[in-house]
Amino acid sequence: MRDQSGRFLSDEHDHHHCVANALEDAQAVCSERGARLTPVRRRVLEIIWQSHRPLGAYAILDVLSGEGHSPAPPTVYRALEFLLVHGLVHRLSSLNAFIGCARPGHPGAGQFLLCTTCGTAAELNDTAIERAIDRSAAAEGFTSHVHTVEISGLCPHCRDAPDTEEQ
Amino acid sequence: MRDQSGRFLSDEHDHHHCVANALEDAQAVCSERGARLTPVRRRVLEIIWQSHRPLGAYAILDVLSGEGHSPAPPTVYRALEFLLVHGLVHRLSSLNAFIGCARPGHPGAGQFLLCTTCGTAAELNDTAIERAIDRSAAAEGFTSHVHTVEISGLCPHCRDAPDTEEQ
DNA sequence: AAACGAAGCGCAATAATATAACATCATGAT
DNA sequence: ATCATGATGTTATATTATTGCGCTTCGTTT
Repeated sequence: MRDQSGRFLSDEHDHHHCVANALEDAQAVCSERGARLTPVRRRVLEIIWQSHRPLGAYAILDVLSGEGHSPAPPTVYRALEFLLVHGLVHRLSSLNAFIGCARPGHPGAGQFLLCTTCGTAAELNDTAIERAIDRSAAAEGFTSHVHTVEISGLCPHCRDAPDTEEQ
Repeated sequence: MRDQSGRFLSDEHDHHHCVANALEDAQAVCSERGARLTPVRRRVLEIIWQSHRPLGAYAILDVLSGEGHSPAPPTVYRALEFLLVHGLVHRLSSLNAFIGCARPGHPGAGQFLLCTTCGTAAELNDTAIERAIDRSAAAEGFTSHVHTVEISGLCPHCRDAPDTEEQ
């Protein structure tokens, strides 16, 4: 099993722990900034972290719908925008999906390894990639702001067990 | 002015020339592979190359609609899929838009510089970026297949003339 | 405490992007 | 000429995302 931050985890207990940590970190980031981590926003973030894979907005909506609320799409998209702006989640544009940010509140968008077999995603923050991109952009006279780096392929688990679709 | 391949062009004449070249290249690639560059596919590719910016599927549809055909979305999406498969166009997932491929038929997806001010896109094929990504993925035990690298920022022209929205 | 302004959310409608399913037509091989 | 295949037309629908409006909540000011 692999969590969203690119490290390996041993079991579900660790996963719960990591979700709890993410929520604490998020709360800390918001407090620092005077941003309000309201119940909806918090719950959306939690749903995202509880998933082992990137989640689409409507998948999040489905989870919420099973909880009495049944909010409309704008509610989820607004929560997601808040979380994006404050660096608490990433949007994977090649999947139209969202994933928890491994380094809440830190600058830089990171790079993502997306397994096409099991659907899991791992976040990297590789300065060599960043530098190569910035150098190349600068050589073209281009001032780069946002990097979208999404790498599709096979994660170690699926490479070794090609017939398995679940991790 | 800047064309889609990352080089600078001096005027409209050069642009027409470059569109014509792209169509010739596409025809050559298709002939080699026994693929059929039908009128719709050819026209869609031409529309994409005629634009100085990435075009959405429905923008292409609008152009076609002004020409007597008025095809439905699947026609355009099927043409685009053909062009993608044969390496004649790229899809920019951060924009949901399509752009002509600077190196028709060559492997590799390239990297894209997307100007947020004027909307133009330039394609790079920088082996240093590719290598940095492959190295980093391999270090995680990940087998990379497709790289999506899209860099948003300011092109040289817009950086020097911040108030202009058109190139 | 009352009034105010801003931010957050509920809700309805709709926009924008993309695909499924099936019918028809064109092409090239035999 | 026939046939199999691939390409396109057509209708409908799925999926993703946003707009606009009004009500509520929260924190601040008076």
